[in-house]
Amino acid sequence: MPELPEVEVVRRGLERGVAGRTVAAVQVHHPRAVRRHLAGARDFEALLAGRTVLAARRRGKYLWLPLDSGDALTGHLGMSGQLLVVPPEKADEAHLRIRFAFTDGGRELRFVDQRTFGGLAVVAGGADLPSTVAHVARDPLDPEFDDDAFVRGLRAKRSGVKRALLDQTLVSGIGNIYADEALWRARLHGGRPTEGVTRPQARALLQHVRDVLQESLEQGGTSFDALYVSTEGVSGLFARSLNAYGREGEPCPRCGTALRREVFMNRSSFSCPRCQPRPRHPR
DNA sequence: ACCCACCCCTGGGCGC
DNA sequence: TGCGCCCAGGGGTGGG
Repeated sequence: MPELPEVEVVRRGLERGVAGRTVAAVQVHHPRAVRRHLAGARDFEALLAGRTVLAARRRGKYLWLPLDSGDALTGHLGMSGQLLVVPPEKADEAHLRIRFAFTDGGRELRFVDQRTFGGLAVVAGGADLPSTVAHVARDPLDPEFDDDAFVRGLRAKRSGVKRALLDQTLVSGIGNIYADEALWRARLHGGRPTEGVTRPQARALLQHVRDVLQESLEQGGTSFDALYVSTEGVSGLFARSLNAYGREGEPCPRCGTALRREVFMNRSSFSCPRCQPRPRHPR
């Protein structure tokens, strides 16, 4: 569920709520939540007890907390993961997977995840850039993101534009919502072959991606329901600013044509039939 | 070296 | 009411 803006909201919450604090004890309530921690739940718990969280970092949709041990607690929220910072006396959430208590006795960190596509792991020596995150490209809000490399990389692909936007090794942080929103802004159909996208079109698309991610972040991200919330349990407001995503049959805000829904990569894509004509040979 | 289909889960909404 | 189906913001993996 969460894409870059939603994950960044969570990162900021972790920076405020957890950085500088020392873990007292960790309890894994569901093994699937630590399936990427190959040494198992007990090892995960033991590596975190007594460790101090130094910061909260993010690349794309991946989060990590550098620890004073030199390791990193890494995480991905998947489709439904939440990292909540809540008072210890608060009742357990229905899908509580991992609980972190701190030595100061203050608010706990809880990993809650209905669908269990998300998960956490401790990565050895990963404080700077965990090995499990290294395969992911920088995201468009990273100051070191290379725009020229993106344009080259996009045009070098033999794929469709939307597939390329969703491919986290070219540019990270974009999911189904923001891909559709950026394509709508760029007036490009997601099935457009990448090799046919001109350099100016690629540059403009990247700028639209950046704009929509930034605007959403300023609104606290997109929330359709209570599944996506900040560490404080607050929903974002950007859903009201979406132009295309989820708006099948509603008028295009630009030209008034009814927006369409297409199934693409086994998921929904929303676009304007007039502003974003389907290419002859979609990819 | 790519690229893509498939798989992993739970729960809400809908039609019958 | 209840059942079965479809759908949902994700990525890793293994095959072609």
